[in-house]
Amino acid sequence: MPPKAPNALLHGTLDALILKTLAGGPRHGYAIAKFIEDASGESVLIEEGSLYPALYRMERRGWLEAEWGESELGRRAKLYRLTREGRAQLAAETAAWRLFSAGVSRILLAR
Amino acid sequence: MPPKAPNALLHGTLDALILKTLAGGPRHGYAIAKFIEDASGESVLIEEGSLYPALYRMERRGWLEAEWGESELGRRAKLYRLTREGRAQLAAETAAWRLFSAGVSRILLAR
DNA sequence: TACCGATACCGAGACTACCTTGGTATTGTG
DNA sequence: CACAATACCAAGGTAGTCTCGGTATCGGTA
Repeated sequence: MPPKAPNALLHGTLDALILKTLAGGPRHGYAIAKFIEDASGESVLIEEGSLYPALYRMERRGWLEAEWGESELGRRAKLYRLTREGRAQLAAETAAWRLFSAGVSRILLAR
Repeated sequence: MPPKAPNALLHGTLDALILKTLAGGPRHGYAIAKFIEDASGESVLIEEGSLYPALYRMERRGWLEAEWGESELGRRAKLYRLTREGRAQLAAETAAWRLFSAGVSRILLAR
């Protein structure tokens, strides 16, 4: 079986998806990925090797803050929440996505 | 002036945009970039350092074929045209974009 | 005349970010 | 008792865009 092809489309949208997920309240990493996969109708899949580095990166940039706590199932889990900077970043990335995806669709989906 | 931030969103869509552009008939590299920028309402910008490597890559993969000719202005230019494989690739990438962008928008643009 | 922007191409190397693979540990289920 | 799901992490590979530099021609303008 050939290895699954890397999803190049995810590039640049993962951060925004995580930020948006956390805008609904604090969540731990595993739950963030599940939420995105579920809410996108499985059309966006998040590998753990993409997820955790993204979370560190965003925490380092001050968009997120983490603290150890418990998951809904009572397990040890690191809970992330949005900072003020994260909220601003989300707004910027959402606007960029809106523009960009409209431009791409205008070309790609034209008759 | 700070350097322009690399457009991570372009990742994975550039190939499809080029293929779609060439589906309208052969064009040279420079014209492909101008077409995409224009047709997207300047919301998608193509740097030459992205364009030409993409064209080589796609030619190497058999999606495009190139031959030297002349531009509309009578200048030396390399004209690219779609192969049968390129057409199939375009269909596949268009379907992938449709799915992916719908999934992302469903999350990102939700109230 | 001299310059500059647009047209048209190309190479080398940097950088970012996603993926693969492997690992830890606990809990629930067949 | 094996296995899937939950929850985290590290190291290294890879791919693709970007920056910066270069070549060359042409038209318009100061």
